[in-house]
Parts: sequence; structure tokens; C-alpha cells
Amino acid sequence: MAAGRNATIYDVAKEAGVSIATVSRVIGGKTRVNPPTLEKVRAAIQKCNYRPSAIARDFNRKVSHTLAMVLPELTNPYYAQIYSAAHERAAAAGYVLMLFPMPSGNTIDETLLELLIERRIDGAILNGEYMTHRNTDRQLALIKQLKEFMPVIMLGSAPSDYPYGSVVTDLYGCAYQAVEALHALGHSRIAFLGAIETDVPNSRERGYREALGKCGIPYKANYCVKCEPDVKSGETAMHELLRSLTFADYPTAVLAINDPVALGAMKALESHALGVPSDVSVIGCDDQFYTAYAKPALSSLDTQPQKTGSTAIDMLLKNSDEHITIGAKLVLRASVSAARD
Amino acid sequence: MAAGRNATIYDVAKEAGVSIATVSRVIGGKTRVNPPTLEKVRAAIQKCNYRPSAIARDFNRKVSHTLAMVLPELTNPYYAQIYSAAHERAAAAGYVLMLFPMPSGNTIDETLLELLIERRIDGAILNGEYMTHRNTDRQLALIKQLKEFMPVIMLGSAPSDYPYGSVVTDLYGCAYQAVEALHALGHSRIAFLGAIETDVPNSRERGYREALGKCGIPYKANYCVKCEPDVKSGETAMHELLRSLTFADYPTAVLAINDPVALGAMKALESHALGVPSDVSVIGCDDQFYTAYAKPALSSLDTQPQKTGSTAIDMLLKNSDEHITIGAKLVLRASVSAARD
DNA sequence: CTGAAAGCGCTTACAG
DNA sequence: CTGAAAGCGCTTACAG
Repeated sequence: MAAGRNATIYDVAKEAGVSIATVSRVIGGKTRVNPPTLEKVRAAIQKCNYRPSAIARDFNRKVSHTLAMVLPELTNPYYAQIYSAAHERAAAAGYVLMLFPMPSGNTIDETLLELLIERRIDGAILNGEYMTHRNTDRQLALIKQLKEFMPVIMLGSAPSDYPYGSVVTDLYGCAYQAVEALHALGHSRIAFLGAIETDVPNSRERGYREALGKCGIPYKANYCVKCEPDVKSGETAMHELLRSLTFADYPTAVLAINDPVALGAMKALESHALGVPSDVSVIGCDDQFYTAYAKPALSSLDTQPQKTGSTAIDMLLKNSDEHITIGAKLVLRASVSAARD
Repeated sequence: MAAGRNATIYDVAKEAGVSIATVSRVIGGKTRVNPPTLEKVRAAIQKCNYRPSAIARDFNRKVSHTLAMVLPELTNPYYAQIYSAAHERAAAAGYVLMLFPMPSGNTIDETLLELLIERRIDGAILNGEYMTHRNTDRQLALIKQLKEFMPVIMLGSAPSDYPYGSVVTDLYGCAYQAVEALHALGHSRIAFLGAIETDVPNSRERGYREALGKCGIPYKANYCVKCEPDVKSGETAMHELLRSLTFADYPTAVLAINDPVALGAMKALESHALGVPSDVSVIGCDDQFYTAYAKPALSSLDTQPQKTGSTAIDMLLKNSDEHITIGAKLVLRASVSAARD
């Protein structure tokens, strides 16, 4: 390349003795170019070590070929799986998928919006798992604002009356089928560690409650402990739960919001000399690879992160306003057994 | 905004009754603008719902404010941690960090280079952990080519004579201190599951061999099994190892290339009715959060991914050609005990 | 402090 | 099939 700067289309044109329009046509590859001219231009491109500027091209075409995914914690393998699948699908469609961290508090804000808009992102996927149940009105207003600039898809979870496109995990179904399975094994004192979202239709808590109802098990509020989605919180929540109950009321099964919380809960149970599954059965969520290697192997729900990620990209690219629910499959392992009594 | 398109600086200028230069100055915020003019322009920006185009700005300034990180598998929480820390550091410096998947085969290729160059990326971080020991000359040639367009930093691992900037994990030290610790506990039949890279100075295998030497333990090639960095491979490798040995020669300790491999090895040991640590001690690498929740809790090496990630960004931004080594710390847990004999 | 004008590196009608 | 020219939305010397 020319010293100090990248070669441009002008350098190539001069070198080849043609106009920049012709060089552009060669790069584009869409239009017919006379073979001898083509060769001259190709040689000039080689000689100049020329690479077209995607920035200039995008600027001209008024697109960025860039999509965005906004996630809370990439360190969580569950999100990493979603992102990976989405990235791959986006790449296949000629887009790059950029990652933006969710602002602290897990709610979107103006700063994030400005970043997305100024970058002229072609579409954004927002993870709503820990977001949409806080400050819903304000969040919706911000999303509406964002929608004026680009397609937006909500991911993982969305408010019940969310008016735009969404691809959500069947959180309700996760909890529902777990409770049903536990009931079939004779459990009736089933605890729940997770978000308490009584008014959200597609929530684990509602699935938990309604499944209890269907199984004829009375709902007890003190079996539900609010819990953030990490190991430490799981451990703390489990301790809290046991402390609040008499031994006779100890649960015989625990449903956790995700796998780390389940691991934390198992640790707490162990420190209380409670055996898993002999005393308490445990079910996590997301079926991360390490669950199979926990002792006892942790039961979990396969929430299909890959499918979630690639579906979100598909919907984004067709600017869909559909609501899609991704089902989950219960995977039973050694951490679950029949209740003793 | 004007129907059908985003407002531009021209719309705002017309609305405010000033020139586009003045609007630009207001946006930039660097130059003094007469307070009344400032107000007029601000009002016009509001009214037009105007957001400056970062694409146009970058295009004009000939920068992208974008850095790239090329990683093999984001699904591995170890890489996710590196990326997270790097992303944060980049954001603090006003850059966006884009993720690019390593091409299959874990070696960089022309297609990847073109993507980076055409996007006018301001700097690239390449993960060399599984890359630099394959096809080294070709890889180096490609990197040299890339270096003509942007700063490049090699991450995780680099060839011994790598001429450019690198921030690498002390893989040698990882293995070395693990072997030393095991030897101190009376182990002498120590197996190694990982990459066999006899000629690479900063490799686990060399650390393993040299530590054995220092401890007066003869090196046996059949205690080393080549192994990819995932659970399945770990399990297979462990099975292979045991199959190839007589019972009397079974190792009393195993060093694994990372935590998933260690988990796989533990599973294989279990299926051979070998206890951990009663029969065989196991050490993983990277100290992922779930290691503490394995049964028995897995010993590992904390390789400081956060520090690795943020250091790489720092070096990239100052276009450094230094070589930096990030040390690792052995974390002993229940999976390691003294040798029986 | 403000405006007119050139330029960043491309694409794409429009003529020829 | 090819070239001249306008334009994408900004920034930034240069005058005034």
C-alpha cells in the first residue's frame, strides 16, 4: 500500500488507467466488465494491495451490516451459547453481530440507545430475562423510541402485552413440567428459588404455582425465595429457606432458576447434612454441560439456547413482530428421585 | 425524524437557521459556540430527533473506533471471561470490541484478514492458544500482512520467537507448579492430558517434563495423551490412557489441559472404579466457577482471564510489541490428596 | 464565533 | 462496456 495510508479506489483507477467507476464495478462483481479491463484492474488491485473500505461502502449505502445483541452477562455460558448461535446465523446472512453489555441494573437506558442509533445498527436483539419485569413502562417507551430507528427483537422473556417481536423461553413451561414430574415422584413440599413475578404470565413462578394447583398441592409463599441467578445467591437463598422452616416442613424438592443456583442450593443442603436426592431432589435450568458432571448429576431443563439465538436473528432480519416461544425439555439425572414418604 | 429517513446535520442546520459547521461544532462539544446559538441548535436537534451518524463521523476521521477479538469458542467460559474484561476495558477507552470467530481448524486465514481489514478495524487481538503451533510459518506470514494495516496482539499463547506483541498465559508455569505440588504430596506416576508440543518453550507439556526432571521423576511418554480441550475428549483420553497401562502402572495423579478435560477424566476414572482422590488426584486448569461444585471439588489453576483480557486491550491501544506473561495460581481442592504409597 | 467549501472513499443513475 | 458527476453525512482548515 502507499506509505502512510491505505490505497483507495483512486489509486487503483490511476494504476489501471480506468475510472473509479470501473474499479467499483470490479469490486462489486455484479456488473459485467470487459475481460481485458477486468484483468488490468485486478492486477492494479494486487499491486496496490488494495482492500475496499467497508466503512465507506456502508456509509454510501446507508447500512451498517451490523446487528447488535444486548446481554447481561456473557460469562454465563447460557448467554454465550445464544450469542454463538446468533452470531453464526448473522454471519451466514452477511451481517456482523456486535455484543453490547446490558447497563447495570439490567435495564436499557438512553446511553445504550444512543450507542445503537449512532452506530446505525441494522437491528437489535435485547435480552429481557432480567429486564422487562422492572420499570416496565419506561423500558417499553425506550424500546418504542429505538424501534423508530431499527428492528428490535426481545429475547428470553418479555412482558405479557409486549407489542413487538419476541422470542422467549417457555419459562412457565419449565417450572410447570418440573413440578409435574416431581409430583409424579411423590413430592409435595416443593421449593422455588428464583424471581418472584406473580403478575407475569410466562414466568417460572406462575408455572410453579399453577402446576401445584393442578397437582392439588397447596401453594405456600414461604417455599418461594427470591434469588439472583448466580451460585452465591443460590446458596444464600437455600440457607434462608431452611432457616425459615421447621425441620418437618423442609422441602423434599427444590426448583432453581438456573444451574448455578441449583449448584449453590446443593452446597447449602450439604452443609445442612441433607442428602441429594435422598432428602431433597434438585432441578436446575438451562442444562449446562457441567450439570452432568456434578455429584449427584444435576437434573435440568434444556432451554435450547442455540435455537433461541438463531431464531432471534431470523426474526430481526425480517423485522417480525411475531411472538415465538421456545419450548424446554426436562432432563432428569441423579439429583432427582422419588420422595421417601 | 423526517419520514422514511434519519435526520441529518443538514436538517438540523436548516431548522436552527445556522450552517452545518455550527451544528457539527455543537455535536462535537470541543469548540466554543455562542450560548444563544448553542440553544437554538440544541432545540433543533431535539425537534428533529437527530442523532449523529457514527458511520459518517468515522468515515470522515478514517477510524472505526472498533477493535476485534478473534476467539475459538466463546461457549468456553474461560474465553468469555477474557472477552468480557477486554470489552469493558475497550469501552472505557471509547472503543467497541467486536468478536470474530476463529475459522475452523483454529488457524487464521485470508478470509478473516479481509474481514478485519475491510472493516478498517483499529486493532486486532488474536487468540493463539490452539493456533500458533499449527502451520506456524503461514500463520506468521498472515499476521505480518495484517500488521501492515493495524496493531495486532497475540493472546493466550504465542510461538517462542513471535516477533510482535503478545500477552500469554504462563502455561509452562501452570504445569510446572502442578507437578511440583503433586510431587510434594508423594506422587510420581503423574499423567498429562493435553496438547503435545515438545518444541514449544511456553507449553504445558514442557513445564510438565521439566518439573518431572527437577523432581527426579523419569519422564514416560506413555503417560502423555494428546487431548482436545473439551469434556468428551478428556473422558476418551483418560480411557485410552488406562487401557494402555497395566494396573500397577496406573497414574496416581492426572494433569488436565483445562477444567472440562479434568471433569471428563474424573468421569472415566469413576467408570473404572478408581476413586478421586483416593486412587488418583486430578488437577484441571482455568479454575472455572463450577470446579468448586464438582464432587470432589476440582483442583485447578487460576489463569486470570480478566487480567489477560484487559492487558491485551492496553497493549493494543499503545501498539505494543512487548511480550507479557500472565502468571497462574494453583488452587488445591478435594480432588488432590497425598499419594497412598 | 460562524460560514463556505473541500474532502473522507465509495456507489450509482445517467450519458455515451 | 465505460466515464463524468453527484451524493452518502459528517469534519475541519480557512477566511471573515
